[in-house]
Amino acid sequence: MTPRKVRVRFAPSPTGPLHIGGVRTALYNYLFAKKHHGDFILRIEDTDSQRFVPGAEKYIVETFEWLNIKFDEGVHIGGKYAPYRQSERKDLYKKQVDKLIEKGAAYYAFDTPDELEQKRREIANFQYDASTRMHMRNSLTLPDEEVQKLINENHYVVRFKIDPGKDIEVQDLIRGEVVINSSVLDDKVLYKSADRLPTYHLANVVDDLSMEITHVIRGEEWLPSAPLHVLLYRAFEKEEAMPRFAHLPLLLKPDGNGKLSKRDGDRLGFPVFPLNWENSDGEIYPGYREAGYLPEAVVNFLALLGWNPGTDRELFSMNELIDAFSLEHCSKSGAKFNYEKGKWFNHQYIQLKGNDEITKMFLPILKEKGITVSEPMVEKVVALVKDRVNFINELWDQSSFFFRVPDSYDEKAVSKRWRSDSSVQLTGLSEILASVDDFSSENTENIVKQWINDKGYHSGNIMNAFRLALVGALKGPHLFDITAVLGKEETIRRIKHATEVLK
RNA sequence: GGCCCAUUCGUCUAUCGGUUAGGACGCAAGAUUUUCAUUCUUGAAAGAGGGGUUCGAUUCCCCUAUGGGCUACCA
Repeated sequence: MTPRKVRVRFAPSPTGPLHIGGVRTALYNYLFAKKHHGDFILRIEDTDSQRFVPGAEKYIVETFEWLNIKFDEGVHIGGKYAPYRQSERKDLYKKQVDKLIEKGAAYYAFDTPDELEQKRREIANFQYDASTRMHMRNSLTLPDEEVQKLINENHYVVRFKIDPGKDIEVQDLIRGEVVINSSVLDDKVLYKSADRLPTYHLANVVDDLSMEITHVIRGEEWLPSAPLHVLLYRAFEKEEAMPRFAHLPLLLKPDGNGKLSKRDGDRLGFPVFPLNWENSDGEIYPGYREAGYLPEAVVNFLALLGWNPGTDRELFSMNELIDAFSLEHCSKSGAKFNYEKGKWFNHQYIQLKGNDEITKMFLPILKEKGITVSEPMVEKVVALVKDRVNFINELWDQSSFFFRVPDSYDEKAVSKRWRSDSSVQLTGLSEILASVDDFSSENTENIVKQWINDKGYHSGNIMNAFRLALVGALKGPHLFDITAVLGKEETIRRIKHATEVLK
């Protein structure tokens, strides 16, 4: 038997913005698929009509476009297993569920949600299973005519009939063998009455089968239902076509307990979504893209949260990740989300980018600030401040003084570094600067240092006051790199301005 | 409550029976810098507890504890 071509899918449900944990799951699927020269598929699991959120699907597609994670088939690009939206595959599920009923592997149940809730209240640990199903209202207990009548009224669900007392083994590529006894499983609803749609379990198995999925790589929250899925494959008599499972550890809150949630973002001040998302109330959830993250950094950061290459290496391009990835090196335990490390990755990737690329990203921010300067000038500034930032939008804080005269001077710095004789000295300095022809960093520095020497001034006094005049604070790149970018005229103008304001 | 999964520095992790338990983030100190950063160097920092198995356990097994997940006509 020739091995099947690897086919994996990412199957989100469009109930809101895609969570960063979901992004990681998708990434691992992608890396696995490409590593094995297989296909990566985007399937939309929109079988929950109650929680459907318009725009969520578009958000998902946009996320992966931004991250450069490419699908071979999917809702947005089609493919030979189309359609890729479960709401468009209803007929298929109906057919399959009928098959199960015919074989006696599933049955109709007519208990209303209220009745079930009542049961759960009355009986501790109530479960719809072999021990209780004969006391419920379903096609196993009711007379045929009544069953038929209720089916015709369309108020039924289909439940999977689970045979109790059997150990079910699930082979997990990350965890090894997991065994669960079928007695602890309940007769899961496969087909809902409310919206005439299958539940996740049924749709998932039917689709993975029909789309010839070979590996299911998903979050750990699915591990408890994996045995149910195995049973479903068996019921369809398709166990040989059953995909291999790999359950990924979850992303946990950086502090405290539980898995990373939507609200942690606000609480701890970092994004938990890839892109900005505005909900129906106009509330905006911040995204990594808008926060100034580079997609390469997000991918690299996420890849290392729950997987490692087995070496000390940490920086990987997408292709290098594909090359190095393996399920064997995925960890088994949940990873607390370490936002600080994410910042570090972004810093690394900003340094790796060319100044021209960073400039292109900085330009829109400058435009927003009302700054109009030439691109080459911006690129010079970027070259000087790039290594000081973790995010593109920090570029402004580090470089605003290049683009406009400081509107105030840092008070502490002034009291410490602006001395009574600073004005006189800087005025002298500006006269010297006026006579400099070659305003390059190196030349200006030589001339100024010579001048300081000749005058017998204290170097620190001059330089700090000079910096204060140019920057407005005691920070920033090498002083003469600043003057070189500013130019002679502007440098002198700022000295004049400072001596007037600070006296 | 029941079932399942997990447990190495604060965090992410390496180790696949014998190591001074390694790396990274963060933190601290020092060097560089006329400034602030960057960068470099150095440092502090870990095998949850208890039993086994073994000549030898972080590594294998069991128990306990702790953490996490699931327990819907949600995915």
